[in-house]
Amino acid sequence: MLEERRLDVLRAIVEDFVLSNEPVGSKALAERHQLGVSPATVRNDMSALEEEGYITQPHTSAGRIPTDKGYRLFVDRLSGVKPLSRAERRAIQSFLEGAIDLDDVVRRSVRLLAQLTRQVAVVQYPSLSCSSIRHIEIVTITPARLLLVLITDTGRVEQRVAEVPAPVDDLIVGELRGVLNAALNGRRLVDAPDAVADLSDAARPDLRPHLNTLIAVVMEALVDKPEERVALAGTANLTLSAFDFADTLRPLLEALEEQVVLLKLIGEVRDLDTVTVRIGQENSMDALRSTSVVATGYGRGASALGGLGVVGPRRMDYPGAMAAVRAVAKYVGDLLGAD
Amino acid sequence: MLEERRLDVLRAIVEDFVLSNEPVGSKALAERHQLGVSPATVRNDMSALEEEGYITQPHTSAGRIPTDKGYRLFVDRLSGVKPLSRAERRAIQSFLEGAIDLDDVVRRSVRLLAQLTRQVAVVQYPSLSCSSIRHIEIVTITPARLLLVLITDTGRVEQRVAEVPAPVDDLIVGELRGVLNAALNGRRLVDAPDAVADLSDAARPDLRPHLNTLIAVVMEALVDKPEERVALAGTANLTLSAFDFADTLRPLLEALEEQVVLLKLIGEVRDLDTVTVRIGQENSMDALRSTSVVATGYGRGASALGGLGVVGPRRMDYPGAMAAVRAVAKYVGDLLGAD
DNA sequence: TCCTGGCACTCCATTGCCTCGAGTGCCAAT
DNA sequence: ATTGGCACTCGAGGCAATGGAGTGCCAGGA
Repeated sequence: MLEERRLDVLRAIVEDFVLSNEPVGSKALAERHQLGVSPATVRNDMSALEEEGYITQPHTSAGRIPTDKGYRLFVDRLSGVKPLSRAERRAIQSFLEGAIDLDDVVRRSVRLLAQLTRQVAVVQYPSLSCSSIRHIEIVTITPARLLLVLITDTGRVEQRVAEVPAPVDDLIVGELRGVLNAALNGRRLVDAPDAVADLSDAARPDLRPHLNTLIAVVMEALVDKPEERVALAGTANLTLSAFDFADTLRPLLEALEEQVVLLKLIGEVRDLDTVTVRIGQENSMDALRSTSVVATGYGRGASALGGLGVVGPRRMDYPGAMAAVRAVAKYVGDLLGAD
Repeated sequence: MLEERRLDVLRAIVEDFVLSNEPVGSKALAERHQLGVSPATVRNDMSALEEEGYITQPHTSAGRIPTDKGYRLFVDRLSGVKPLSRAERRAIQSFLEGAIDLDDVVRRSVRLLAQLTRQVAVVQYPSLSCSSIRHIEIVTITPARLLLVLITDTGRVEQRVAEVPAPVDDLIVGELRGVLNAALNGRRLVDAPDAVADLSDAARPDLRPHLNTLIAVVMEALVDKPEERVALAGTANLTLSAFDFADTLRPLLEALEEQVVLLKLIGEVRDLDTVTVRIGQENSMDALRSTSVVATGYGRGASALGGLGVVGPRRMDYPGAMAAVRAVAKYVGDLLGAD
């Protein structure tokens, strides 16, 4: 009873504050939400909530705003995942199904997500380590310089230049291509090192030096530098939430331009089937301590191909954001998994 | 004499204003720059300059600030291109020479340019239409679905899925690959349509339907959708110049996220050997009317491979920006042209 | 035991007012 | 043509007064 209503009050505070961006007072609360009690009672509850650290007042004689802890409780226990409107579902579908290749899928998704949530959206390209090799192509640039092109089943293409120890003709190139493809086609990238480990020993002696070079290049491309990438969109939305600009916006923009930062972020929250919410101080990176992150993984089957999510002010429509993130992840996962 | 000093005054105003971001008055001007005349004289000159529209005052009893026309005159006649410091040259070189592939070159350049100028930097990927085809690869996904991979001499890779009319085996795929490569390798992309026009007529009858499909896909990839791309960096720098945020920053950020807008912008100013400066109202797009653009083309030989530049407040260090843009364009041009 | 109305108190935001000073324009003198 | 002097303008910043939203607390009622 008592507990029950207090939580109602907290929920009401969060919802109002998210909409208005202004500290919410007891009177307005009692009026706008049908709590069935008087402002004075609400005040008592608020007092208790503040005691427990769920809300705070910017200064005496102002209304209350939720703390990180308050948002956390709200997300965990007080809100579901707001279902998307029919129009939104349609938008997702029509927006994504025109995509022509991987790049296009990612770019469309990230813009879509930014639009749906009105936040900054982040979409990670499918991890190389989760993909399989579909084909390896070798192109001769000069007799001693070969271009290695690696095509994965998610549509990513990686390329590296390899300098082979001695000039090779097209015949040799063809054989090298054959050997590599025989060993690697269909393999998961994580398994690639094992697959090529003793490849060179088993090969024809005259191919070995070249093969060794190529294998080294492949390894470097795959293991040493996984070349993960992310796409970003909706930075303009940061100006919406009337951040205290100079102090917050700049470091945030800087952080968002760092691929490394984004990759770390996504890497921490790319569980499939779970939409992770990080609120304010819960974030591990300083630059994001004044923001919230709603993210999840996408992909088919057991392991995530990649992650995606949104970054915005703590004062965020969590149910809406979670719904959008989940929906987009599902579509993207289907699209890239099926391909 | 008279004319001469007036221009000195204008130059001094621009330089001071760029540094301080505050309207500059006659007294400070006469003191800081050795004009050898009294503030009163400077006032007369300023009055004349204002009459002619080169400077203006935000309100009575404030100092003067340059107008677009004033900046224009400054750029055209009053300033050279500030030479880069030794450290800056070194930075460019060491920053760019570690690049491993095209993507990396572009991403490094754009960040470099943003860092050097402390503005928003834009770098266009080499235009497909200016590149040549180095190799075409066909990979079987299923017997009736082929993946076409197109590799250009600038290192760009384009891919498309093609559905052929009937299942094909590896032998056929090999022949198709041979025919396409024979016809297209080494061709400029703009010449590709001519090169493949009657290709199918000359081919073996059983290959024709497949070939037709593939050619259609190639054409679509190259002509119909040139798939131009740009990279962006340094948006955080926008917060430096103390724009009046809410009104200016948001539409600007939105515009900068639009590939289309950026492509249009770069397309207009990608002359080789000329650093183009667009000041405020001179820009053709509304969102950029309150900014200045300094840009140029890069590439080797006659025609530009692409363009790059910076976007910033009108109150910009033009000589510095022009120098940085020119230098980076040169390096990028060499890197991509030589490859 | 819990809820409610009343009341005194706090403190921010707004407004109006004032002063200060940087900067201008003009004019007479050199 | 240049200069020094002078009156004028107008925004920025400081200060006090006001209003109002919101709180905390308490005594009375279900």
